[in-house]
Amino acid sequence: MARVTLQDVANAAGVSKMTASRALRAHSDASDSTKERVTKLAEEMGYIPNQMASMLSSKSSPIIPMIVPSLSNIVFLDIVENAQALLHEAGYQMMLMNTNYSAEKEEQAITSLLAWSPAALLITGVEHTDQTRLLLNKAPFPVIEMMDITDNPIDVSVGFNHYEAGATMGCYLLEKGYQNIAYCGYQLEKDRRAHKRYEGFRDVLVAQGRDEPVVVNSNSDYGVLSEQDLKAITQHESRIDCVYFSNDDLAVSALLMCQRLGISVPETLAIAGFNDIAIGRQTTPSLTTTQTPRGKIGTKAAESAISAVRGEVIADNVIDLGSQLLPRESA
Amino acid sequence: MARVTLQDVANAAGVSKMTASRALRAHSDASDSTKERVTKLAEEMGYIPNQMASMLSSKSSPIIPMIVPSLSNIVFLDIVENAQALLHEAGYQMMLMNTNYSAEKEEQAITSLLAWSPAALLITGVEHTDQTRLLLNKAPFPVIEMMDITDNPIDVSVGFNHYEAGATMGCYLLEKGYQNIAYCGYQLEKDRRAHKRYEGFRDVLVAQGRDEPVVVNSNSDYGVLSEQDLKAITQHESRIDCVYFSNDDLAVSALLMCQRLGISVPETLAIAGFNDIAIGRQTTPSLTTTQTPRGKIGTKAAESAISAVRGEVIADNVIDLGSQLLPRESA
DNA sequence: ATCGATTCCGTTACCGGTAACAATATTATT
DNA sequence: AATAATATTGTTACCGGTAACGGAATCGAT
Repeated sequence: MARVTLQDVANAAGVSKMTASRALRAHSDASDSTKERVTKLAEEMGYIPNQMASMLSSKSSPIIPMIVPSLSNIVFLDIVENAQALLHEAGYQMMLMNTNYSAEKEEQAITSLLAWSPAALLITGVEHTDQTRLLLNKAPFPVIEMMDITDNPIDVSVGFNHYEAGATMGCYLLEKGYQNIAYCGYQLEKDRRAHKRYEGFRDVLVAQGRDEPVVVNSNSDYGVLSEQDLKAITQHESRIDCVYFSNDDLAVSALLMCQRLGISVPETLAIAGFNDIAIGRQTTPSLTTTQTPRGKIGTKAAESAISAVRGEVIADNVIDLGSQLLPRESA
Repeated sequence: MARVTLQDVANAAGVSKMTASRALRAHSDASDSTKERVTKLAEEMGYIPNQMASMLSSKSSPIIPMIVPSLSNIVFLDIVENAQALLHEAGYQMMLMNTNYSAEKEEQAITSLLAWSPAALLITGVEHTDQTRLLLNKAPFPVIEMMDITDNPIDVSVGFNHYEAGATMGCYLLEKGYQNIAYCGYQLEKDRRAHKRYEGFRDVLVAQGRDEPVVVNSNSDYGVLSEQDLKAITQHESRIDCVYFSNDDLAVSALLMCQRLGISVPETLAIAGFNDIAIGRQTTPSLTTTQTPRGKIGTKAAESAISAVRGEVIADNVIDLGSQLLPRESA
């Protein structure tokens, strides 16, 4: 039982293939009566258009891939979810690709992606290998860079300033009077944005005459601090009294571990995180962190992509959605 | 600057389009020398095959969509991540669709999906609308149902028995001596699997002569319990001394809220969850929960899909990966 | 009634690959 | 050397839609 094709529907309706095509796409030329008749018939016959044929012929596809560095991280989920909803509504189909924070995989993803003639591309971050940048610059579709911002986006970048976010937290923690603030993250060598936050943070400390902060790079699974990591902090010779974590998952994990080990937070060790995930609001003490506009990034990115595909002029190609320090109890 | 096509490469190599096609696909016929020459040229010329043309012509696509009911939930992430990795490695492209626990959206997703001639389909759950079931049964590709199991899968189901998981937890909590155990979930009317767990749980209680448990359906955002919800539990006339939550996010949220409100867990109120998310191991008290094989479900589902696509005979079309009660401190 | 503008529909050609079969080159066999 | 068998390449047709253009029908205005 071969699939019902457009020709079948056209035959049944007594019109040409082309007319049927126009009718189904609600094309302007095609009388209302024909539209109605063909549409009804198509439904009755169980006609399912063939995307491949359509794409091949029209030389355009409704595919918008999204490249994220991680899926373990709720942060990206929020972006995915919000972007997905909008894209789908506008008739686009998202294709999710995961790079695991590997530049090489990013390049691979983009290469394989080109075969799909995507309508646009949503990609995380603004730093790419030269080869990747080359590919993207000459790509025949709009490229939206998410999460971070840069003065020199490929097409559009939607995010916020990580250096600034790190610096703001640095100022806050200094102001609170902590003497020796460490930075702790996960895959810091790969996560460029976490590194930028570190830089902002560090520069503020150094500007105030402090030493460069101790950096602890957690090597456990994503989002879980190992006891070893915590020990590295609490037993550090420089007597650390505050830790700025590169994300809330780690921070919450640290907070809970301190609780269990009887280390009082923030008295003995103050803790600050980044992202403002839901659970951080519920811990005791609640988590001092930076709220990031990730849901909005997803939405804005999708909107930008859609309007760029439609050829609308992009007024602003650097969309800074800002971030906000949320002082709470843990620091 | 039009895209380089297969014909261009063929011309450059002095062979026919067909030979070039064969060479690039590492087809058995095509001499080694030709393969090498064509491949090299293709690379030099920046040839990118056109998926649409390829799919249209070969009447097959490397697309494997995955339908999940939610993306806010880490649980599905684990599945997505694991499945994604495997599928990608095998040369397939995952397309993620989110139904927000709506049967209607599921149906829509499937309909729109058919236009892509997918190679296989990974779908969450074993319950579908009649229309959906009809579509899937006559679909010309293998359908893998995930998370839950059923005696009567469309093609293959990979998951575990939720009724049993609920019952097991019920037994455990009874054994621990709790007198009045409530059930608390999120979107219980839509989440069939959470409901099945409830049924297993309830049946055990009732079989032991208890009343049907109090059910609290949280109406806050996913994963966060509202104070109202907790009040509904603690101030319930029937003096609830234990709550079985439909997932760990809620359970952890409840646990932290209790901590803040000075309600001692498990003495005053015992708490049990479901899924075994990382944070539940770190709270004090640590969370009693049920470990679910979600990563493995993703892997197995992908494996099943791949082998089914390859036409391999499926030995077992109901893959029960089980679940395991993890007694910890909170109950 | 005539004419131009509009509306609607059909014809033709193609998108860029691949399947199926035919043809040719190469090698092995007697 | 002749022939069969095998390896390699080419030819043709087609996948199922859509763009572009042209023609016929309808309509209002002069």
